[in-house]
Amino acid sequence: MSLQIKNYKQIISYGISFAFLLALLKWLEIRYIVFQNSFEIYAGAIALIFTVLGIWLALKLAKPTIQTKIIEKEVFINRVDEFKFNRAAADNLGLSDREIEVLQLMANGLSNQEIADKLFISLNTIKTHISRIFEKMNVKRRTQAIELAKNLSIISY
Amino acid sequence: MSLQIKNYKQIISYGISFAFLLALLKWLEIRYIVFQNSFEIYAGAIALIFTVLGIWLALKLAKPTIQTKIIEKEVFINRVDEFKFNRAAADNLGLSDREIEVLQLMANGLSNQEIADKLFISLNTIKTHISRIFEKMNVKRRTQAIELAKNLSIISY
DNA sequence: ATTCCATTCATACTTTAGTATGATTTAAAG
DNA sequence: CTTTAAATCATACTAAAGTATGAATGGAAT
Repeated sequence: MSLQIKNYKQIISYGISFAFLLALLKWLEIRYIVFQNSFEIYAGAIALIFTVLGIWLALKLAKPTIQTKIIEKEVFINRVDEFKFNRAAADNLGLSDREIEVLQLMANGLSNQEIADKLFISLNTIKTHISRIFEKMNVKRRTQAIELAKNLSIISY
Repeated sequence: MSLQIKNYKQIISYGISFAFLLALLKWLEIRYIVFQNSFEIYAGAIALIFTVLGIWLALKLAKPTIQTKIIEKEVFINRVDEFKFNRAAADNLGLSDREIEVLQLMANGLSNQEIADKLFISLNTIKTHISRIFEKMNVKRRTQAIELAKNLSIISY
């Protein structure tokens, strides 16, 4: 357990307080004869006062336990700008990489033939991919697939 | 600033330690004559010991000060429903209200038949509207129209 | 009043989209 | 080594989308 020092000004002020207390006790010793008969009372008083002082010092100087609290702040993004691919959603639907690729091109407004040309595969293959996509996404039309995929951030705008 | 007590067994053991220390000092007083000439040294020793004891007590018993550090984590949320209809863009393309209505339903994934049913007009009328929309927007497919319309904020997401 | 335009509808047609089924290849997983 | 899944392709079909053309209506502007 370590005492973390906050700053030297505080240390100095505590030192001064300490010295002052000692002086006060000395003064009391001279002025009154409280302890004339019982040295133990005087020692006890010192013990008590400095125990309290120690407690006070410790509480003042002890390093506070830092508790980190993370607050999630919602930041709304308007479309396109920053697109974060939601892999979880894609995986959840069981969409393959190729299917997502086709989905994106579909959403970009390409016809099946254009997608086929772009990916250097046959029109039939595109149709097969798209049928699988519809099955997995549980939709009936490409427009629905596009709508859903964008909502799930599977494809960008 | 409050001292939080952990349990009474500890308090008792600390009390015993306290008493033992006092006894030890008394014993030292008798055994050696360390303080014979200087009472101040003895008082200082007591002060020091009990300051340390106080500090130790405080650290043991005090409930640690919890300083909460708040970290704001930004959670990005794609899209908001904050949609501002871009009338200028729609007017620029010469799209009529009805056409924009059809466009929106198209983007929502409805088939021509479903749009017709929803608007209580015939499938043929929907086809006519859509052909006009494609002409005005200079596109060939509904997916392209949807893409463009969304980019121009003519329809919402 | 008449022109203009949005809206509606129809028929006939072409093109594209989507379904069903089966098959091959290849790479990863068991 | 064999099973599994992704990716590829084909044929044949149905359904939906999209085009072309023409037309009727009603409201707003000229």
